[in-house]
Amino acid sequence: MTAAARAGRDRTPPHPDLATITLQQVLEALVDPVRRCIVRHLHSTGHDVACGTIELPVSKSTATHHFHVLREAGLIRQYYAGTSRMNALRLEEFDRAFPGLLPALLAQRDGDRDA
Amino acid sequence: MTAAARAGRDRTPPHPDLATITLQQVLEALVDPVRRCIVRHLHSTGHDVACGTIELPVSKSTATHHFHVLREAGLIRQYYAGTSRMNALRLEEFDRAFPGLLPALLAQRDGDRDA
DNA sequence: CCAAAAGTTCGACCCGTGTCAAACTTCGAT
DNA sequence: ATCGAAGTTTGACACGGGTCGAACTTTTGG
Repeated sequence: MTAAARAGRDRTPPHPDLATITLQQVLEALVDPVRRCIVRHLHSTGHDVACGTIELPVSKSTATHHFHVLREAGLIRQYYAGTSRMNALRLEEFDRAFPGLLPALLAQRDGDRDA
Repeated sequence: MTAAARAGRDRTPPHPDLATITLQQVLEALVDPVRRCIVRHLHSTGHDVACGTIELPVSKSTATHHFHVLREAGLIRQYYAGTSRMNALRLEEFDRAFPGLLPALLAQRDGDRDA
């Protein structure tokens, strides 16, 4: 039993109910190229993945920020495995709330050069 | 005689080829609630519509800006009819370039309260 | 027990973009 | 020939959001 478990400490961050997510929130989350990169990576490698294993062109603190935004927008689920924070795409759940949106985006080729 | 008259009086603004539009550009265009409001309005009323006939919570100059962004993102076509600038959704064209994206967005209910 | 690994939190900064008012342009009607 | 309607253009401004470094926390490994 870990110290955290003994202390009742829950390191699992809160996850919003997808019914409470607005389209505005989703678009604000997905408009950032770095965050789309994360979503794409999670989608291509079918399995969950730790934050650090995705190479991003930003610092660690910025990456944390992006994961936070994605989680708040209902796009990913996060949980701890040791010191690593794992990330999973909430694919079916999300598609039930916003049908067709994620497929349409993922199908699109997405050169990360900005506008 | 004005320069425009000498040039043949073409007040029609330039429209980008949809093949040159990036996903980034599209998302940046659609992340703004006012611009989504315009797109929705154009979609619900099947026919073309003048800028002024869409009631928006912004000034005229800001509205001009929004229409400009939508046009540059390949979402609308604009042409003059007298003093009125008409707007048409480039629906089929756009859906060929970004299949399913616009349908997925339009199908979504979109309370314009922000995140 | 100590140190390294993996993220998070906390300011701070800065650039983009949405906003408006004012002046201007173009067209249609009178 | 003039006036009003409809947009555009041009600055200017403000706020948000992406960015970073530094300090901190928690867990694992030696």
